[in-house]
Parts: sequence; structure tokens; C-alpha cells
Amino acid sequence: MTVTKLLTPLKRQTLSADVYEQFKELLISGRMMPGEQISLRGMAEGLGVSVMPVREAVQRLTAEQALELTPNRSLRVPQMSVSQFREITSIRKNLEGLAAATAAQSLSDEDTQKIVMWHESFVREMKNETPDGARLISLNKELHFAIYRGAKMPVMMQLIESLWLRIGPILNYDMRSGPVRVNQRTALTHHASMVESILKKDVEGARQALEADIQSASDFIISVGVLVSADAPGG
Amino acid sequence: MTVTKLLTPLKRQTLSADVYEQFKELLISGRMMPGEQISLRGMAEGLGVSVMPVREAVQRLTAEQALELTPNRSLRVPQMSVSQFREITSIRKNLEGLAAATAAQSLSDEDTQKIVMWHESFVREMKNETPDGARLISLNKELHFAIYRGAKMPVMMQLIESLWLRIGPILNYDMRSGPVRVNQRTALTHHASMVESILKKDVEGARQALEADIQSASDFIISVGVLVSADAPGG
DNA sequence: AACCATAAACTGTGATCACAGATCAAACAT
DNA sequence: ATGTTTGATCTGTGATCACAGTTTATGGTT
Repeated sequence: MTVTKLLTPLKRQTLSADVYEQFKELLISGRMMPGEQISLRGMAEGLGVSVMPVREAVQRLTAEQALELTPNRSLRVPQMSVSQFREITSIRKNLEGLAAATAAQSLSDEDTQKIVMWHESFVREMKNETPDGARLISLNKELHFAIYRGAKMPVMMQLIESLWLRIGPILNYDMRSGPVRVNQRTALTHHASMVESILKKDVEGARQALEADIQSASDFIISVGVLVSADAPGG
Repeated sequence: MTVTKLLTPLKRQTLSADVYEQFKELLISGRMMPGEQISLRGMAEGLGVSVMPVREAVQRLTAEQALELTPNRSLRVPQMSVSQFREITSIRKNLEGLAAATAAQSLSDEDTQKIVMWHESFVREMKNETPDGARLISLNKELHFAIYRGAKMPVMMQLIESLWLRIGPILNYDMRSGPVRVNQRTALTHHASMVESILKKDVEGARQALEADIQSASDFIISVGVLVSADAPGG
């Protein structure tokens, strides 16, 4: 159940920032499971650095609630309750809906190009007889963020990213559960209307299409039953 | 220009968390100025601890963009551009408006009691011939958060807090600038209609009153001209 | 008096060691 | 065979040292 194998050797500006980015990518792409335990020394050894950079990266991620540091000195990927997930879904619809609406009226040609590109990549992957679940999740993320980037709202981007960071791990289940394909196929229609509204610069249409996409994905996750019933003790 | 004098000796669960809380309070209550420089060793000495807890607290705050860590190894309270402030205002209206609307339809009697209490405290402070600016800012914050708490949305609370953390330092100017009293008096009328809508459980009224309060405070800040013109290089 | 070179004193970053609490395993006792 | 205790090993936390940059102060030169 260790993830150290997924980490690649690193070299950038500061080690802390680098470790942080790697963790973030792991979490947001659903490659870590809720409840999975982490060890500072284990991660440090896996990365070939001391514990210091890992400590600082973990500190940041716990601040964003992307990791959980229990009183028993155990560090793990947090579980999520249904009510918590519902709340996040509600906030996401609001925030990402606003971002999409803003993007619809202020995006550049370059933005639209990238949006269409990611959308087509998603469609292409879906047409395969054996679509790659991990890749679909990644493409879905890229499409969404390409849209939000069009809004030119950096603070908003950061907030949305922090929310995706928290729901990332439960997408893990989405990838490996049975009815994935059915769900992703409904995502396809939502994506189509999202992109269409964006191209038409239909502000309200974009907001509604995006909220519908988020809601349907949320409904699916809840229906799978992977969420815990009560809130985590950490609150 | 040092703030170490404002910090009190500490003893709680973990030193890092404690230092973090103190920093947070300092920032959110507008007692630190934008552009003010911080030193890890300086803060550590002022608190009577080693640099480690300060490092971790600072790491968390830079993750929330409440502090800024430039490439030249200098650590300071970030400046804010007009466009950045406008974006945050836009997001705040959305988020806090949703929180207020949700609160209006789901708050308990205990919640309403506290809301009324903070509102009355604010009114009382305003009736003084020499209102305390720092206290008004604190009371304003308590009133707003008492309302948001009524929504029972912990994730939302955290997002709103992170936004207040970022705009906290520029409230610093609000406190010491001339036309404060005029501005705070308009705040009074907004607060009144906020509380009134809440008590009537008027969902849309609560949202609109809150958005109006945020917008008028934002207009005032921008009119004072304390914001920098361009975005910070850190982006 | 004005300017530049040099050194002393700072900055955050990373590594290492020490420590207390938690967890788990083996061995003892019943 | 089962239950309990004890000790080894793991956990995150805090302190200290070493380092490489940056800034600031100092002293010498023109």
C-alpha cells in the first residue's frame, strides 16, 4: 500500500516545493487512496532527500486539508463523509460555475483552442474499446481547468485547485469501480454542452452546463457508496 | 516595524500550530502591514522557541498566500493589486453570499443570539465619541463569521477565512485613515439589513445585504488608493 | 567628500540528532 | 490456548548545526 514507487527523482528550485508538487499531483489525479497512511521518513527515503522537505510539503498539504495529521501522530489521506462531499459539491458548483461564466465572456482565442483540444482528447479516449480510467480522469481535469483559466482569475484558480485536491483521492474509486464507463459517458454529453456554450459565449449556458456536470459526477460518487457516514473526528 | 512585541508567550498542543494561530490572528485583524518584512529567527526569538515551529507556520501561511516568500530569500506580507482585490471581492460576494443565504434558512436559535449580540456590540462601539478602529474591525469580523457559522458549512468557513487572511493586512489602512468613521457608518446600515434579513429568514435578502456590505467596503478600500497598480511579481 | 571593494551579519534551506508518545511483536504468565 | 506485559521500533516534533546566497555595514581609496 506504499506510494513511494510512484514518485520520481527530483531537481528544481527548492526541494520542499518540489516534493509538494509531486504530492499534489499524486492526490489530485486520484493515485492515492483515502485512509492511506504516509510516513515522513518513508517518503523522504523514497525521494532520496532528508525529512525536512517532506515535512514542509506535508505541512502545506495538511493546511489545505489534503492530508490529515491525527493526534496519534499518524499521517494519512483523509476519508470523506457524505455531508462533507455534498458541501464541497455545493461550493464547487458555485465557484466553478462563476469561473465558467466569467470565462465565457472573457476568454482568448488561445484559450478556446486549448479547451477544444482537451475536449477532443477526452472524446478520443472514450472511443477506445478499453478506455484508460486514469487517463480519463486526467483529461477531465485538464478540460475543466482549461475553461477556468479562461476566466483570468488566479485567486479563483487556487481555490478550485484546493477543492480538487480534496476530492482527488475519492476519484480513485471512480477509476476502478464497475459502472465507470456509464458515468463517463454522461460526462461526455455534459462536456459537449459546456464547450458548446463557451464557444457561443453563452454565459448562463456555460454556468448551467458546468453545474450539471459537477452535480452528475457528485451523484455518481455518492451512489457508489465509498464515502464514510459520519464526519472525520479531525473535523 | 517589528511585530514581535505583539506576540504573547505560548503553550498549547504543538508549537507550530500555536505560532500559526498567532500569525493568523495578527494578519486577519489587520495588525501587520503589507510589505512588512518578517524574519524566521526574529520571530522565533520573540516567541522564545526555535526556528522550526516558525518555519512550519510560515510555510502554511505562504501556502495560503497570506505571506510571501520571494526568490531573494525575503519573507514579507504581500502587497495587493487593485485587480487582485477586485477578484477577491467578486469571489467573496459569491461565497459569503451563499453562506449567508444558507445560514438564513438553517441557523439555530443559539446562532441568531450570537449574531444579534455581535451586531449590538458593533453598534455600541460606534456610539462612542471615539470609536476604537481596531475593535471595530474585530467586531465586524465576529459578526460576519457568526452569520457564516450558521450555515453549518465547515469547508466554506475555511475558504472564507483564507480570503479574509489575505485582505486582513490592507484593513490596516482602513483603521488609520481619515474617513474611517464615514465608511463604518455605512457599514452600520448594511449590518442592520443583514441581521434583519437573517431574523426574517429572508434568504435572498440576506444574500443581497451581505453582497452590498462587501461591495461598499471594497469600494472604500479601492478609493483610499492603498493598493499597488500592478500584480506582485510572485503572481 | 564621494565611490568602490571587502567583510561581517543577516536571510531561508537542508540535514542530523534527540525525544516522547504510539504501535506492534514476541515472550512470559496464567 | 489465551491473555497480559514488556521491549523494540516506528511515528511526528523540536532544536541545532552547516551552508549558500543576499544585504548591510565598514574601511580604504581616489
